[in-house]
Amino acid sequence: MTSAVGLRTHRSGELGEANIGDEVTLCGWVAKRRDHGGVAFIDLRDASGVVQVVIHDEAVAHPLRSEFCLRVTGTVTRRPDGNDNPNLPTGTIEVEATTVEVLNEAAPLPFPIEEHEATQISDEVRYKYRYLDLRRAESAQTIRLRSAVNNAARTVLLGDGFVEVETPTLTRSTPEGARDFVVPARLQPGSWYALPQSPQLFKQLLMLVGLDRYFQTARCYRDEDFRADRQPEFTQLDIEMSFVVEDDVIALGERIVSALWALIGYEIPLPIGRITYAEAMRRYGSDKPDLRFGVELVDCTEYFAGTSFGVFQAAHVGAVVMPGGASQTRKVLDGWQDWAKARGAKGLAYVLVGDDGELKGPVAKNLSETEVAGLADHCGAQPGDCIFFGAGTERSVKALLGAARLEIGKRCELIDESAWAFTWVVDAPLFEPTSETDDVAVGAGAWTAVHHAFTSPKPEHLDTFDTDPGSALAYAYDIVCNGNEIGGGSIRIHRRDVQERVFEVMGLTPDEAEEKFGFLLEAFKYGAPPHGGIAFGWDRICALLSGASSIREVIAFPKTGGGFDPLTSAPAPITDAQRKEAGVDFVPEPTSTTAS
RNA sequence: GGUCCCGUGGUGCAGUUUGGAGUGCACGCCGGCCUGUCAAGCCGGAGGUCGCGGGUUCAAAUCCCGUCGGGACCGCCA
Repeated sequence: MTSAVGLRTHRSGELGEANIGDEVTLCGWVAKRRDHGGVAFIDLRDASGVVQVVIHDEAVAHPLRSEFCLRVTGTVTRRPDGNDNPNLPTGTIEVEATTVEVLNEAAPLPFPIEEHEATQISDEVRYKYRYLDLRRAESAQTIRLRSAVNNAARTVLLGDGFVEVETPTLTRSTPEGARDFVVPARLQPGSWYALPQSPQLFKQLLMLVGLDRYFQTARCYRDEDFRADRQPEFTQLDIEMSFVVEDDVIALGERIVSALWALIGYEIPLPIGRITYAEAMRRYGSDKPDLRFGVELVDCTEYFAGTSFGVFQAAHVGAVVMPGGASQTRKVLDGWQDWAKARGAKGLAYVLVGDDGELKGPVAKNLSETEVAGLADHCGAQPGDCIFFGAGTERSVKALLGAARLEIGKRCELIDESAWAFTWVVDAPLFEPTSETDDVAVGAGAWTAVHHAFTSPKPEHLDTFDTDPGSALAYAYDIVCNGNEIGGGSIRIHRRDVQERVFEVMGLTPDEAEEKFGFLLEAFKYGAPPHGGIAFGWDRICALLSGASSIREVIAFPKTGGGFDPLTSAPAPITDAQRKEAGVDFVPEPTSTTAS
């Protein structure tokens, strides 16, 4: 790899003892200046690393400041005895400067770039000056890793004959899913483009094209509230294949994921295990279980079937055991109640198992003798443990206890932070009731797709999914890593009649379906092949690989929680002229009132 | 839409519980000294409307209300 071009002959970090005696010209930034008055040392940083430059002319060295951009010519020399710096890859050599050219001065920095300790600069400041933040080796490394991640996936896919296709980012608003970002259409006032939430429909059309295998690093947009792992715009590695079954897509997914984790020196044991959605929910209370630790949920519905304790007279009662939890103070146990309330639960019932096996706590007093006698055994609790209970609908209990399980994992330090636990979650339900909450159901019999409307039912449910939507399973698969969903996909519906029946279950009339997906239904008329695919959450994967706590760290110019770009101050008002031209304020004729 | 935490010179913090003069620490910045440092060292200096608004009080960084910004979470995210 040649790195010597243009204004320089070498790059700082690539110099070594082999260069001793060479005259070199380097370009870079002043990472540190140590001026002894007579001799001064400059740590010169460029993309490749840092090398120490020695300047003996005080008049030259004195004006230099942090982050000045320099061009330095000098001779590479062995450092004097005893002056090696073992912390620096170039620590045995230095460059004796003969000329130092200041290419550009730098203003005093808004925050320290070169830090000696891990003092955390606030995200707000770092992202406002992201171009300075990314000068820091640690920050820059995540961006470089992301490039390597792209390259590794691309290598796998191109080697398999995949075709990379760019799909539109100005497209049509489609129902279902998240809120769209919309863009006014100047030439058709009152009409709007939508930014894609995913290239889903286009990639299916590409299968109709006969491309056979497609991929794209696709930017996606969803106008929902943000989180540490959610940005308004994000990236998916989007993949679709023709004439495949579930196992083919899963096999490809495993090869990609293996190639990615190989970048950080981890070999994923293949094949990655599979767990059904039902089993994941039953054992872990989650469709994206963190398998780095045990602690499984226990079903107590039968156990408390005849209980006289009102709280446990519920459709579903579950439990999860906190190892050693019996020693928690009353204050900590009260904290769990607040924790549960923050999640919309009434509280978190608990029973403490004493060292002598005796059950303690307010709940224990309400249980019958027989209930008390077998409870620890039923839940698998040992003396000294704490058993947490949830009671209510199965869905709410699983959600609460699943979250409690994760919290237990954290508090009891059961999670091996260096571990990687992958699993496929398969056989998710095809539909779920539109309103499966503890509230009164809104429209009875209304179903919505768990994945999306184009997911095929499993072959064995193809005939019955519309007569028995509740038990139909989807031909879908999610890949989960350490409790994070890092990818998901499905075998799609390729038959128009099946697609129409799915729309019907979802309550979409033929007219509505025609209006919203007419182009897709039309396309399905012309020999649509069986196909399926997967999309990986690229930001999340990069964050996992780089150990970042937020996907913001792996995005070059991220936004804050409010969707605000601290660097450009977007979004921002536009001028009246722009408003007029864009047709933003166009008021449609009141022809129909179908707003909903 | 909801819950919780945070906001103090350029940066990171302490000070807030129990009101008493903008008090302190580390880094950075400016000036000076210094020929082997690498978190260089030593001496001196500058820099603040304690996010903003209102209230309570003789007195508010501190207590109360509101608001803005940031962060975490719930709802939401096919």
